[in-house]
Amino acid sequence: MSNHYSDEQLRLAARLYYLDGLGQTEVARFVKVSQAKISRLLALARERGIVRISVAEYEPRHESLEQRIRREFGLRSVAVIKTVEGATVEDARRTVGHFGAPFVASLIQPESVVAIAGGRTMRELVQLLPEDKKHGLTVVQAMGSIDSTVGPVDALELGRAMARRWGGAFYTLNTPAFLPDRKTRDAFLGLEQIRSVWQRLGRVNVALVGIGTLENSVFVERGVLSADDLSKLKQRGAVGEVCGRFYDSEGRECESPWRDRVMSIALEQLRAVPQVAGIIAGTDRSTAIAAAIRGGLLNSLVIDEAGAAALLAEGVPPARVAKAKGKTK
Amino acid sequence: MSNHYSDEQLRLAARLYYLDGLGQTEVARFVKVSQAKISRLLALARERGIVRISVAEYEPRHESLEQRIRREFGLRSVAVIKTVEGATVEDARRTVGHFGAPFVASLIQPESVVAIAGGRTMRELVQLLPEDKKHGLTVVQAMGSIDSTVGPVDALELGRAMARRWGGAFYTLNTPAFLPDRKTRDAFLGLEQIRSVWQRLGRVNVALVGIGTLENSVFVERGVLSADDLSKLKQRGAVGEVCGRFYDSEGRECESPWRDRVMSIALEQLRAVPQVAGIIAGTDRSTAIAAAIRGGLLNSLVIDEAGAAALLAEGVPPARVAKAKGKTK
DNA sequence: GGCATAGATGAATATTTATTCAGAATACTC
DNA sequence: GAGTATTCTGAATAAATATTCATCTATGCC
Repeated sequence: MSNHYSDEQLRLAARLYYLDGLGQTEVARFVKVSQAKISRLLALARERGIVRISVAEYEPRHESLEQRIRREFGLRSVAVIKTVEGATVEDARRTVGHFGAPFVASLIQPESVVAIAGGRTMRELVQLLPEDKKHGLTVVQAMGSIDSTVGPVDALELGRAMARRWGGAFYTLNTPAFLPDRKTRDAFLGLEQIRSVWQRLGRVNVALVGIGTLENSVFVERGVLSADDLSKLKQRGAVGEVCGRFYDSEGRECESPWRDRVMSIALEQLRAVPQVAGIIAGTDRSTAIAAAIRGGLLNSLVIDEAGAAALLAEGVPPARVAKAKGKTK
Repeated sequence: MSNHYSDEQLRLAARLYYLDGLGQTEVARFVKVSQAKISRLLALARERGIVRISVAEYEPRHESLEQRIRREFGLRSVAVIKTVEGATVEDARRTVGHFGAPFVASLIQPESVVAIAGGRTMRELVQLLPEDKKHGLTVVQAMGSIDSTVGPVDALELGRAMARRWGGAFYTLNTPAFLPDRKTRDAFLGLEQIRSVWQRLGRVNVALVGIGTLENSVFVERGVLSADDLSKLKQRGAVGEVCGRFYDSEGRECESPWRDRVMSIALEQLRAVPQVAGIIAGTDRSTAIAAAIRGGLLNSLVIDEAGAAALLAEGVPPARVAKAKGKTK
């Protein structure tokens, strides 16, 4: 970055532009340089703090909803992100990502070991994580790759991005998320390289996960789970999914052949993680979220306003509340 | 001005734009309105003070030069306006106008009676006078119109502009600046309407004038003064001009037929004005300025840096300094 | 000195922002 | 409740700003 320009010159240009309301072309005539240079001078002036722009605080989070959810569901911490009138799920994802990022960043201390899953909201969020380095950070991929085309919403990609942004080490599972059968899965797990990463998932401080539903499954969408598989899972009581693992209304993993084909953090591992944050957008997941909380799979939540309202409307049977509370306290 | 938008919405848009660095189009997608509306929202947010832009102080005046000139020439107040490297006279005029305006405004109290002359630098300055109303202000045209085409640099136009800006009354002389002969001039002065305004010039608190030279005369340029007239004036010792009146190196009005044909504030009237500020740009007027000061025609100065330096280089004979000082103290 | 390297610069241009305009929505009057 | 005026809105467009690119300039380095 240049250091050739005098502060005097910068102050003059900045004053004429920001205070006196001249256009850059006028300022350029005034200072006898090109408009292009004025544009650069002004950028530098902002950078150097010669120009300060302050904006009245905007509170992106809905604190009263947060408090209600935290209490009623006995969660550790909750961020409810305000959304604008008439927002689509798409919009909600972007908003949750944007304003959820600082919150998530605050959950992660230096020296943390972070497990990260994939998902569209997660992607928006990871993109916007603040830049400051976290010393001694470790990022572990919480789930294999869904298919061979690694998309920008896969855990692999997001973990890499997070590690790069915060200057940490990234451990990749290097395996598909779903294997043909249990035997193959175990063979993979037998590989030193893969097992060591998987075991690392048992020593994680913070996990960032999404919550899936049966109705709107990314696995069906991407063709790794058939409609038939899905209906079988439903029969076994599945109401939600986290990291490719389906659970029932109590948050217990459903028995099914599917269960043994998944390569991702186990639900018991997840329960042992002190900080598990669900990064969620949309109103169609309330049942799945509530069940995950009940099962101790989740103790923090980042969610959009509408999703939060839906979750509260869903409600929790009083008995369960006590249980969940016991779990997290 | 509209009042329909919520502060919440404004803060959100402002934050996304100014703090988070999104473009207006991106903010528009976020907030689900058109980019046009974001542009309007942001303008409103700035207006309402939701967005505050502050710029490190730029000091447009050259204080050490000001002090030296004030002392050496015994002036009441001086503003030396900094100019950029390689500025033309044109540039200097604009700069003096821009940064001289607040200084000149500060010279003028409510209830003032201000006499104003024409000139290009004066024009730049008047354009940029701050907007606040001055109670009970009176503006008087200090000099008739140079020719029948009233240009934007004529006293008539500038006086009108000043009065409008500050909400004061404007008195126009309603006469040409130069009449064919003394008799005609006296006939004009005999008219009640004109005489009353001219007499008002004797009760002025503040006068704003330019200083002309013989070499670079706007009157020759506009064809009301012939080269012949000019050389006659030179023979009589003329070194400068103020409001169409030529004076010698002691600031005394030169005897010549020309003298009796001018319709403008008289030099005696000018000497009686407590605050006479010369609004000047350029380096070619030092002799004329120094003479005017010597003759008590000027006791304040607004000038560009180069002009100020030239004036100091010109110097003042010590004896004269004492005289000038006596005059203004 | 010659040569290389790293800015710095402004013209041209791409991109972004502000304004205009015409239609839609809302409030206001009778 | 119809008519009228006012405000609000986004699409199109005008205007302003940022970026690219080729050229120039200064400075180090042998």
